[in-house]
Amino acid sequence: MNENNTRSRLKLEEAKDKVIGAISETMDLYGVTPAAANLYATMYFKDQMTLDEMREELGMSKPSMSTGVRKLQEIDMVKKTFTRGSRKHTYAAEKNFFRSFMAFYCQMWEREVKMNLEAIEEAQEDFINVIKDSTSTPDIVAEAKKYYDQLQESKTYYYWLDDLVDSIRSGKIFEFLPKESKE
Amino acid sequence: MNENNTRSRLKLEEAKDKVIGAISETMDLYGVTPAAANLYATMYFKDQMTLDEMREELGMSKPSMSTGVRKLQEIDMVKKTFTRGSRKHTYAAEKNFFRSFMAFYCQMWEREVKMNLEAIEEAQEDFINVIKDSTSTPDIVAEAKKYYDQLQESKTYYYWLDDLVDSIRSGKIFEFLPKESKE
DNA sequence: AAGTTTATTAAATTTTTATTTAACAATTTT
DNA sequence: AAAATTGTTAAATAAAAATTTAATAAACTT
Repeated sequence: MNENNTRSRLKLEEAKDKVIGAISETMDLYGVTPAAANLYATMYFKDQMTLDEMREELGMSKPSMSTGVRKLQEIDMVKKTFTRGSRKHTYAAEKNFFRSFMAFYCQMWEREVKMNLEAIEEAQEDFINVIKDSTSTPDIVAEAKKYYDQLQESKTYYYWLDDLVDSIRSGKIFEFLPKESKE
Repeated sequence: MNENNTRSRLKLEEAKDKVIGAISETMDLYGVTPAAANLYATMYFKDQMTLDEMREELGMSKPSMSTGVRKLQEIDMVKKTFTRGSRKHTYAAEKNFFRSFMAFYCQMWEREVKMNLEAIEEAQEDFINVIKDSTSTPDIVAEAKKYYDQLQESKTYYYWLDDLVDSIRSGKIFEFLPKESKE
């Protein structure tokens, strides 16, 4: 490898690092640790990696890679791959951002809808009981009604969010917003 | 206030707390601190609050409320309100979740699109230079081409995300996904 | 303008979270 | 089956973040 090769190689690595840095930085917002974010961004430019390769590339410990990979698997941004002939596990980054988007947000929103709707349903029942309770004073009844209505109104949002998840999961959203439009 | 009032009042507060707990818990995922999440959820059941009322209600320090409120204002989930006759500042929670959703995700996605597209454009230029560089070895050129194409492919996603933001900001998305559909 | 109330900033502390080292368990090859 | 390699769990350490106390600045009232 001559001196010029080295220069080109350096330029190449530098270019990759720009993208790795940007992905890494924006992934912080996705609730993953800096190590996991960095790991994903690094894997984005590799076909597949073993835990040892990750450790070497990032200069971090193996358990850190292990937990990072697991977290990334949980949000479907990394998949385990099968490589015959090697006893080391191999992993590959999901490189299709549409799929990452889908997996991450659908999972997150479904959790939000489920948790909040459950709490809302329970609370609304409680409010009804307070309203029906003949010993409740008028001002308490009025308050209960107010909150009941406020929650009822909010349910519209959660139903909508649930519809959004469905349309993303089914791919229907791309009929409305095509993948190719601007250039 | 008699004993029965107290019972109804307790039921009422209990019901509110169920919702406050759920909102609070799911908001952790939105990158706000537990204190800020709790604060928002508490404010959700109030018309408006002063910093001192917040401190009293949550049993936390005033600077904690101050920073919490500011963080919530940044993501448009709390607005400052004007209350004549009071020298204390008053704040109100955004109770329309559609608006919160819009403000939060659009802001987040726009930042992601901007940062990553900038890095990608720069990196692609670098890859082109490596490809055009006559001193680059064939395998380095091949690598540069591969990465260039991978990034080009990913731009489709960022353009789409940008379109999604536009359709949310403009309200066009509600033509495709109406606010009222299920019951 | 001085005094009082309120909000914010700064520094310090506490708490939480991430990461590492070390031990263990599981798997595979010989 | 034994030895060796790999991956994961547990405990300990290190780093980061949230929260509080204390101090400062700003705004309003008298």
